[in-house]
Amino acid sequence: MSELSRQLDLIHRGVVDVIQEVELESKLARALKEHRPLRVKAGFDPTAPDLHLGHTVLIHKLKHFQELGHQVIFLIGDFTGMIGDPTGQSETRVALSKEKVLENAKTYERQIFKILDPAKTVVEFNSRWMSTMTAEALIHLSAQYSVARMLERDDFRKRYAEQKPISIHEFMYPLVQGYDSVALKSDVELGGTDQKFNLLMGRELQRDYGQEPQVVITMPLLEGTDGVKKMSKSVGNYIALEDAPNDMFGKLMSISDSLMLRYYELLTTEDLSGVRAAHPMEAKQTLAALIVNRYHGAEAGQQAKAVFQQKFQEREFPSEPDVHVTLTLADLREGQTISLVDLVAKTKLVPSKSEARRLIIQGGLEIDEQKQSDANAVLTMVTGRSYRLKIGRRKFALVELKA
RNA sequence: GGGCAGGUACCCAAGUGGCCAAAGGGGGCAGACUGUAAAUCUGUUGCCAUCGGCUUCCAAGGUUCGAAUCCUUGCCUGCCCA
Repeated sequence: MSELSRQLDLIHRGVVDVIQEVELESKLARALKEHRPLRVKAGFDPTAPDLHLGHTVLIHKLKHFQELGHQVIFLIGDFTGMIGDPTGQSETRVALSKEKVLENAKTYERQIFKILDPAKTVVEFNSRWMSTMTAEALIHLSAQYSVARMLERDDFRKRYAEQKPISIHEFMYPLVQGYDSVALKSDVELGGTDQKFNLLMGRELQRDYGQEPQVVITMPLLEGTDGVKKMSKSVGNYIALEDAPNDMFGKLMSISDSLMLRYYELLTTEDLSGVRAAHPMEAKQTLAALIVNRYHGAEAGQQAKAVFQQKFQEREFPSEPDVHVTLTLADLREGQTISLVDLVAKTKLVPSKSEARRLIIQGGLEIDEQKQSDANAVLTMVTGRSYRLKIGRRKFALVELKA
């Protein structure tokens, strides 16, 4: 197999679209002939300080290019982050402060190197060229595209049709992202399928600025833990790379069986027919362990699995509860009793006393393995003894009374 | 600049003077069940509390015995006309 087709093979693995295929081939061929690596760009919005599994689909594709000897440019959209990507949004996103954006960007930089080789990765910030752009240049840039074409975008069109607000600056987002490709002279840009419009904008603008247009490669979007919406921090359906091993394991165990297959498909190299044949729960545990291993090491993976089994399958009190609470005599009524509602509230594992009361009435409280469903009951506490509270399905607290 | 329609709890959305802490759906939480924190079913979902009380329906004022509901002003959003 020729080097060219070997490269094309790896590049195509798992992708949705390549625009344009022939351009990719000719760029690659030229790169090989002239020993000049392709400049491969992917942009990330620093709205979320935690990289999550959804991002890794794209980062692994960058990794492929890196392995093939190309120049990977990890672009942190610190400038565009202040706008907020309107893609798929049904309303204007709240602008982030400059400080917040920079803080988030730092976290990004740290996390990508769990996958990419830092020595071979260029990290860029688009504020480098955008924050010094003159108003004239910005006007020139915005003159390259029309409002009617902007409104062709599904998200904008819907918002417009539903009489929801669209602010002018949201139109700047795709323009700036496209301009990033001009500034970086990128040969290839990677993005999720939802980014297609923004990615294509890069091609348009590169032509307008007299450059050869980049090839656009889109990757599938990973659904979040709800199995419906794409994984994102703002929806809260994400599994972050830096989630604690136990949390990561637990979140992976909570996904639906069908979503599990999707995760296998996009996040692992496992054989899918084998997964389908396996027992769903065991397959899910394998997946969870696989991913925890990847980001936290094999030992953490084993331990997370053990904790999960103890906590949820055998429903035992975990060796490490969520909180330790130490009460003193001053917390007790007449130095000896406390109402169950107050006791649960003291753990701070429920947002209010009303919530604690409801939970008790619904049978969600166990003290030392005994269900307590009387919301008006009081507990007589003994100094030095510790009490094991199970609050709801997944919260555990150890409460102790100190003299 | 003029005309019109809107702003309700985490989200969507009903409610147009008392029966409204506010229908319904989504989401969340809990219970049952299970193969798991999957699926399904049931309950629950402002705060504090024993009856009961307290603070909410964009904001500030006002009318009224009584307002999410009426009036005034302001802020925000959309549409139409210029």
